[in-house]
Amino acid sequence: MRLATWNVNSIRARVDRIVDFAVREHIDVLAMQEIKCKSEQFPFDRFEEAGFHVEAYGFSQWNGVAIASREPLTNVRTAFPGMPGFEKGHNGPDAPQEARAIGATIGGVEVWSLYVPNGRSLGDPHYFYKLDWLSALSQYTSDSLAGNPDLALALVGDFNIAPTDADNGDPAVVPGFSTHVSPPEREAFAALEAAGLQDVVRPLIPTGYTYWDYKRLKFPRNEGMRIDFILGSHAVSEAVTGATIHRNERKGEAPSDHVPVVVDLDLEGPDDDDRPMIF
DNA sequence: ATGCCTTGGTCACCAAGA
Repeated sequence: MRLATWNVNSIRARVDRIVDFAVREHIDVLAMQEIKCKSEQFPFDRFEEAGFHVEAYGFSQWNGVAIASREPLTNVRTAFPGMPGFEKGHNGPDAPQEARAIGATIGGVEVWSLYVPNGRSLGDPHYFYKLDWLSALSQYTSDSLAGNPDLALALVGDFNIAPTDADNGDPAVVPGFSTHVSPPEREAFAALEAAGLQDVVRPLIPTGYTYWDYKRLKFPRNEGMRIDFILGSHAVSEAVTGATIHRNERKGEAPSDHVPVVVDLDLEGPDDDDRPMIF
């Protein structure tokens, strides 16, 4: 299985290049974030013509997530248990949930396309919402893996955290003043790893960014950030055979400000047992 | 430590992104 994640920054503004990429790169599962449309506005036809099933979840011009897959998606969910909401500057258990998570089981893998809240600024209600949201995600991860340690679980998407200083190449993002690099955010990312997940791209691609701001020639200057990740449980991480960060997708006409991150998985399954042994 | 881009909605600006 070739699994990809991409914050597309509006699916309708660039559906051509996204479908072209998925076909050209033989993507089996494409998790998308920031589709920026309602579910019913998603260009399903374009993906279906190219041989994909799609589940999309959005209800305004903000946020929105989707998964396109060559194989059918089962057990589709539009929030993980305990996922907090946010509304008009306050968070809490009473606030409505946003369209930031969609999960499905595909080829034996539980895949979640996640758009972690931005945080806006240190101390903003949105910042505490971000930390609460990540805490609930860690809890869901540890609960799931406690129930089934062999579960193939992949949390992929835009985590809006640069886990190390080397992941922040943007001088406008200043430790002590900016979100994405604060200790509590980095601790929230570490908590996901402590819950049983591994960044499966990092061992193969130790450095490099996945996002460059549109403003001020950030891409030509290579002042980007690594904030998009593929986190996998043990069953996923041991199946990884390759990874690519498609930096070229930041070039050309009307790019997203993020690029796709891709892993190849050689998963154990019933098909393997049925396959004849040939030497 | 921000104005700069880019998108979408609503009606010439504004919110939001990170």
